[in-house]
Amino acid sequence: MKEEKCDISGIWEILGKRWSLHILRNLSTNGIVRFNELKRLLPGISSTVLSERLIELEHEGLITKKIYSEIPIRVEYSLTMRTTELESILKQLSNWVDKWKYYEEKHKITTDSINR
Amino acid sequence: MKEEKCDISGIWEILGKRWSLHILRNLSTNGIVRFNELKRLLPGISSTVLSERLIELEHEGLITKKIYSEIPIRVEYSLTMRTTELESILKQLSNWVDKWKYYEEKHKITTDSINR
DNA sequence: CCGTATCCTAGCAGATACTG
DNA sequence: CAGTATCTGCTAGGATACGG
Repeated sequence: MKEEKCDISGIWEILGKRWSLHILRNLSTNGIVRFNELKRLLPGISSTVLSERLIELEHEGLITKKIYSEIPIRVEYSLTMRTTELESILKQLSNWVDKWKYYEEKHKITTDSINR
Repeated sequence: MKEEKCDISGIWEILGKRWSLHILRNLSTNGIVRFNELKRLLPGISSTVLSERLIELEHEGLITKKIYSEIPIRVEYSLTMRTTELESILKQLSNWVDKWKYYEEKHKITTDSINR
């Protein structure tokens, strides 16, 4: 267990970490998402790191974890109310990326290297 | 080597990398910045990685590199025109983080209650 | 001043096993 | 299902020193 993080004020550090942005973006897009669902949405992430990031994000108050004690158990993650503004920003970022990619497509000569 | 985009298309991959967001944010805030200046603005980053990121960002067309063959040499980095919209988004993100931190300060009474 | 080359540690994936 | 624990192996990244 490592609990030592003391430099930059949390958020920027977390946003800078791998997967964080993608997790938030997915939660923003899909609303309420379960653990394995999220894992499927993020190709390449491991359970370990996904778990870590979710804990960090929850600890910072960016996301909410809701546990349903059913069988099998169900856990749902979602953004908190305080991240409403962030959602809008992520949405804009997402749109910007799409637009950017669109121009890339048009201006790129042979982009077949990009698999799909 | 891995020039094929296995996962997400270009930009998202880069934005997800460590330091990228911070670099862009700083360029957005400060306009034209030199290498070592940027390094000073990003406590903890190494020359190696800063150099890598700058190359990636330039390659994707997000930033511009301008070299002045003086002695000593001078290199200036800045955002491109195409990132104007992104600037606005980064600005919002920055504001959001500041606001968030402000509330954190006020509400952070017993942070350690969660630690460990 | 602006980087790159080198070395070495931390982070992370992937597989597997186990718990609640 | 939703994790945690462990181990292997690889890659990202920090520190430093040197060359352009």
